[in-house]
Amino acid sequence: MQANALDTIGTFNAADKALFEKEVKIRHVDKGEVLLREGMVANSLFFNVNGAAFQYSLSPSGAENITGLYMANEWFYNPSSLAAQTPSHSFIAAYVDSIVLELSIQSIHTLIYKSAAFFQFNSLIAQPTTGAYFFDNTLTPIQKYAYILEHRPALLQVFPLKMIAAYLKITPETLSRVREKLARAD
Amino acid sequence: MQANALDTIGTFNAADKALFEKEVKIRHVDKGEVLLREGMVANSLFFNVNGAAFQYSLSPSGAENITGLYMANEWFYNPSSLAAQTPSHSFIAAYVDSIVLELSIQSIHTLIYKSAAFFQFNSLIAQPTTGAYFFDNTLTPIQKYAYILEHRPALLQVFPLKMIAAYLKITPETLSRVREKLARAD
DNA sequence: GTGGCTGCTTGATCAGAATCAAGAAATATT
DNA sequence: AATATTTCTTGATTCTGATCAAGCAGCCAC
Repeated sequence: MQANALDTIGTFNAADKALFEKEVKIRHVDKGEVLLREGMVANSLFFNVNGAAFQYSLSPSGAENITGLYMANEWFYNPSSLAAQTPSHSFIAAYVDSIVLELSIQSIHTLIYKSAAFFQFNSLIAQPTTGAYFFDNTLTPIQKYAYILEHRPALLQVFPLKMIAAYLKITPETLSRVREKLARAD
Repeated sequence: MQANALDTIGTFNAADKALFEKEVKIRHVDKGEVLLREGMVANSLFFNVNGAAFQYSLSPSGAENITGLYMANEWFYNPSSLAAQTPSHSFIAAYVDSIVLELSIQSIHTLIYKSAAFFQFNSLIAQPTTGAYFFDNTLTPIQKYAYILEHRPALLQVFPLKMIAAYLKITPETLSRVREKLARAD
């Protein structure tokens, strides 16, 4: 299962994969378990082997602001906290019981030291996590939902529409109407 | 002038600065000159010594979509093209005659090889360029403009309001009304 | 089962920003 | 200097999505 995680990043040979398996930790996390807490400095990347996880921040009013929804075979982490080593503004938690891989920064440094192939992690760390920044304010609610249907339909099997709506920065009412409209159009 | 560029990234000793000065190229660019063209793979970071630059992409309809405005003493580049070594979707051009420093990826690798201090460039590359991602769709036009007034007022001295509006993803009419409203409030 | 909670839908209203339109001011060109 | 072009402002209208409100369905606990 660890090989999957590497395959999503680039090409690695058998020796690299063996090095990786020695560094990575396999964690069984319970529904609701927190992997990164607001105020902590992110020290690891995570890879979702199976299950589901989500990232969110709390607004002053206490509302959950969802910034990421993660399915199987996706890496997830807080890029800004990790890269700049500053306290996280967000939480990352498992949404259902999950198996995740955890790879610390120290491990990445060790891996890069042992094999140049692991430089490929730089481009992973440099990129915003899955889909999160696709949703700038130029997209309409229909386009946002169409993007989910097109690229990440599995989200709809796992997360309630309420959370999808929060992730897309639209209200549940608007999402409901968008779905009705698209269903009618088919 | 090269030292300024390093100071914005972290702490470097005299030997590091000397190494840096040997790698960096000083370029005099004319108004309108293109530093990165759509379709090319970004190979350099730029630092604006003086002048002004901007980043933009062309939508299918041909409209200019401004994604970055850069002033003196700011680094600018295309993070996604640079990190992933994929073709750029955007252009970077000088807005006025400018002096910029250019630092290639190869130079960064050379510098890192010669001094561990240059690892600090990783966190620069990993971060979205100045202010660009502050404008997610949770901010109102007033908040967006207030952010500019607070953090980057110099933009207003150099770029026409039309471009500021495009950068903020609002119409020029809305920007004009926001300015009128804030001026009245003072 | 009944009651209560949560998630989802549907309707009515409201507000904010885009669009459409015109004119004024500033800048560039000749 | 005169004209042309671009930028900025102001007004009227429209439209999209948020908000407010109510009702329904599914699910859990008791």
